[in-house]
Amino acid sequence: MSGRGGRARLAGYPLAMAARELQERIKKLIVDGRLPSGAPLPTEPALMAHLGASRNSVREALKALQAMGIVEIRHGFGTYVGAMSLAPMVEGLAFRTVAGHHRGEDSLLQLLELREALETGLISRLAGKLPDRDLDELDALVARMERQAAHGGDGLAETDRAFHAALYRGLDNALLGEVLEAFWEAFHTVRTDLGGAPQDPETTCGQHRDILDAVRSGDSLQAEAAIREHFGNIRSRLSAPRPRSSQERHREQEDPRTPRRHGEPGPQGRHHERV
Amino acid sequence: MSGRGGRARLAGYPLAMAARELQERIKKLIVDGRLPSGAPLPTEPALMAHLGASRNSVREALKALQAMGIVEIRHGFGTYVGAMSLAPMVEGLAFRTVAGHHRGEDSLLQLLELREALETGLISRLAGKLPDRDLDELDALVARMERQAAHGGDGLAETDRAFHAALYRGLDNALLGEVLEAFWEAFHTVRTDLGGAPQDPETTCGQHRDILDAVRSGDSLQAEAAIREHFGNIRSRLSAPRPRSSQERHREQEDPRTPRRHGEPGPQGRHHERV
DNA sequence: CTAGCTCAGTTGGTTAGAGCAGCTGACTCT
DNA sequence: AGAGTCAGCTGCTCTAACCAACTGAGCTAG
Repeated sequence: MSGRGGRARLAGYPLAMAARELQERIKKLIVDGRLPSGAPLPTEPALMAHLGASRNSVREALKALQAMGIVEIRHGFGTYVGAMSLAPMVEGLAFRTVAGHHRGEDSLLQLLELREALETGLISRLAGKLPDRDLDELDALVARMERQAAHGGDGLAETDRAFHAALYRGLDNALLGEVLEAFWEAFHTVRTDLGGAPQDPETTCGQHRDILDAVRSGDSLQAEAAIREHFGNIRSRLSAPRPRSSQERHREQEDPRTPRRHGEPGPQGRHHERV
Repeated sequence: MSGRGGRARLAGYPLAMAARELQERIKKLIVDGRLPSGAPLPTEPALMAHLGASRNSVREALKALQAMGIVEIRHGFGTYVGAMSLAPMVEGLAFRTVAGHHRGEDSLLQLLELREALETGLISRLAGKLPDRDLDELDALVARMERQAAHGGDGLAETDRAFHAALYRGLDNALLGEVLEAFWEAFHTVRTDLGGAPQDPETTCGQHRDILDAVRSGDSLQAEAAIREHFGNIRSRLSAPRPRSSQERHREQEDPRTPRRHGEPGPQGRHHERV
């Protein structure tokens, strides 16, 4: 008589306490309490009592919230309000892009175009409006980049990211900066995972300097052109080493929106199950 | 002697089988199998056998993947590769914005600025390049919008969203379209949740028509101006009913990165726990 | 013979209790 | 006083049962 699965509850709650609802209630806890990032959440037993759900359900809800970055869990320490960074978005985007790429889509190129659209749209409103302090920082970053390029290219990617991050800091919009960095990171992650050809360090350095010069001079058209040139460079290196022809996409479809049930494997069905 | 917690495993696997690793392995299953959206995944028992983990752990991993949109779970039916839509991003972004707003940040305004930056950056490359078919569709949408505005405004938001979606369809980049829609939805969700003043239907319709006219005429500068005007309108309605001054942000910090442990409540600690 | 219903069997959802593992702070021994 | 130990929190994993949603085969009524 161990796990009997009965429902001794506080009465008054619907018995079908969907997991979805648990998530919402925990989120409500955070919003209503105006809890800032890092604030402690109730322990699992406390949440069980408060939400009237079992340990397992509470944990599944927390796991989902953790995956969304809303909650942070530390083993042996406690549960806390998450940093709400866009890291989960990066992960989701990266996976989506990798999966799409492996299925023959040009998902990585689309991601690059997304970045290009955003940055070209933003650079014009920066031209000539950056304080000297930021310009000096960008100068230093380009210098470091050139130094790293000469010495084998170690840490070049990190400097590249720092450059783009510093560039758009002047917009005074934290969300904007985070989204840009998220897209950068997703792109970078996927490209390295896929073993794509890295950029030519020298060319890249030059383009970064061009961007900086244009922004400093205040010529917004030239700045936009410089950004576009930079992305064009990356794009060319991206589309070059692609073996599969672009016509061979969209295979293995077979009415994907009405999937068959388990136990009735389709053409490609359940061939993992046993492995 | 019911739950003994022993570890009868296939031997060869590390015993510390972190939940994180389970997620990675399931993701690998999808990528390596080149499974398209909607393809069936192994059942929970099958995953238990394949991954050598308990039902509970498998389910927690699946829950996390579900939260990221990588996996779709249907009660009584099976588990499938998710649509990889950006819906989870919408949810995360919306929550982040709501939470920020309740803490006194201008997060909603930042979200609006993000949309504005993206759309202004994109509209110029659309001007004069949309096929007649798309222009006709946009015409129809504006007409419907005007009709809805006259009849109380039911369904106006949906038409608004359709307009923006149709506008950027010509870019031939599915990701871009989805991101734009995701931002639109996050913004709309938060604004309605927060009970912000809705826009004036008449003005909004006029602005949409201005945008369409500018795009049709091919005048990219005018198109950009029209978009900016549109967002300016929304922005003004947003910042109007805000009681708190913008200087009073960044309170209640108190070193949020080294949170105290449970049982030692800080200034605002664990006041949910008992409720 | 067909339309509809019922029921067995599949799938995921939830609960329960026990033991495992990481971390901290107080207590104890040197 | 300093260092090691241990009790006690915390979250993590496992097992085992039952609950609920859904499908499809088979039966029944028309």
